[in-house]
Amino acid sequence: MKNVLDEYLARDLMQDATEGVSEHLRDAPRTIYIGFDPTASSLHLGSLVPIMGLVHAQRAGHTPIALVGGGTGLIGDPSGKTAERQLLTRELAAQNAQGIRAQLEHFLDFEVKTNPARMRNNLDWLGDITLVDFLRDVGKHFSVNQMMAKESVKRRIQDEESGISFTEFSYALLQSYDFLELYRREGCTVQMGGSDQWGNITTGIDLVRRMEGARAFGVTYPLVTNSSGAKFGKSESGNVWLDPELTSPFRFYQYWINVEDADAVRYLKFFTLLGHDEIAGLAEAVEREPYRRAAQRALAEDVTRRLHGEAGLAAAERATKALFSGAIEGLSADEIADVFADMPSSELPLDELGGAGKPVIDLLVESGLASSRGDARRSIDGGGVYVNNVRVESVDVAVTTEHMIEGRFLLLRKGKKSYHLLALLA
RNA sequence: GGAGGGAUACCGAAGCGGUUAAACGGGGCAGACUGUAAAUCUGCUGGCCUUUGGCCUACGGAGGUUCGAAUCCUCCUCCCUCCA
Repeated sequence: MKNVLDEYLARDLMQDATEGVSEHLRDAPRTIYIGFDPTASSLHLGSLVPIMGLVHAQRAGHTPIALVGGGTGLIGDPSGKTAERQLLTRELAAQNAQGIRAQLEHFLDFEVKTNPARMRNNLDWLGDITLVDFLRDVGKHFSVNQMMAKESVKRRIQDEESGISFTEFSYALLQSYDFLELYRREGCTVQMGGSDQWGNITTGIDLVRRMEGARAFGVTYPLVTNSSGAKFGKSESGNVWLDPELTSPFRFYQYWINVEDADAVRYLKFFTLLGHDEIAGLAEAVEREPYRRAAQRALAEDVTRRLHGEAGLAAAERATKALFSGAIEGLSADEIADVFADMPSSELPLDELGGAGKPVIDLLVESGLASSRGDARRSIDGGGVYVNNVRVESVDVAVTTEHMIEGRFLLLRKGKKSYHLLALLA
């Protein structure tokens, strides 16, 4: 069978791996798990690397398990955190787990006969175990001395200010126990995760060995950053989420289209299933004719399609085309309504446009495109404000019903990318 | 416990009695260039207004001196360094 590790290596998706993983994964179909934290109702782009890790594993014939930390989410992982985490309620964690499952279904095949993806919630075992049993059976195998030596714990212990609670300190035990349970219940022998999970993963491997005398393995992915060192997955408007309610397909698509040249090829390897030749071709295209943005387009198209489907992709592309390459003048009000379904918008009572109309300044402030009237003035003075894609020349300009597209819409724009659609309320 | 140093706008950092809504750098926003990229250049970057001007709020907090204070004095809070 195809060795999934080779795929990871070719895509720069591997940071670290324990001894013998390569043989282990090459010799037979295995069961592999990755944990997802249900701290939010949706996963965001940061989770895309692990997700793709599972996707490649499944394609190589292994069985992927997505473990939602309904139980551990109640505790909070101290790895990479500088302060104590907010605890989730049971209900919230369960609800979030539900949302996450729906998103994973876009990437993993839960239906195939041979190696369907599985979804597990560690609340199923963590929820029932008693404290005494846990301390006796599991806790016994952990050395506090070793736990305190872990980087993530050490940092928090040295920080007099924040410190670390016993709850978070115990996190590694729970995650290790997850691995043990998955080994017992599902025959899972490999845990993967972000590079910050390395410590937790190796601890789990130890536990499986001690309690079951079995050999388990771990693989970690690199932390994705962009070329300017900033964290990946953040746009001007905050986190990019996988949930279309939180980040519309249009915004999602735009995030990828706007990726810097320097990152585009790396991201193609990380986040698409495009073949190596194809990616090499796109890399060359970036070199030769960067203005075509071929890599960015391929990236945006592939990722958006996988997550939001053909319809989502089509909508995103339509809106993109209308906004960036074309003139909205040619569009009918219906088309505009459709294209801008994703855009920030608000309603405007008809009578506000009576008489001399309504000053553009007011519209900018009310729509949130400007933070204050002074800000709105400055933007107009600087030539950065447009009504229906026509630059506003003076701060005195007022909008009347004359400006409305088919009497229904008004398109406000600030700069290149900030739009706001005003729908007229009769 | 003792001796000093500091706290300024989103961040860093000047200013040390008046022309200071506060130099400079970063960040942010916009414009030009371009490819919805990067780099570069330019403008803007407390609020409101009837905008070559006016008013209000603002240099850790509270008082005071002064015609006038971020700038001087007193007390308080918090940070840092050194000595015990």
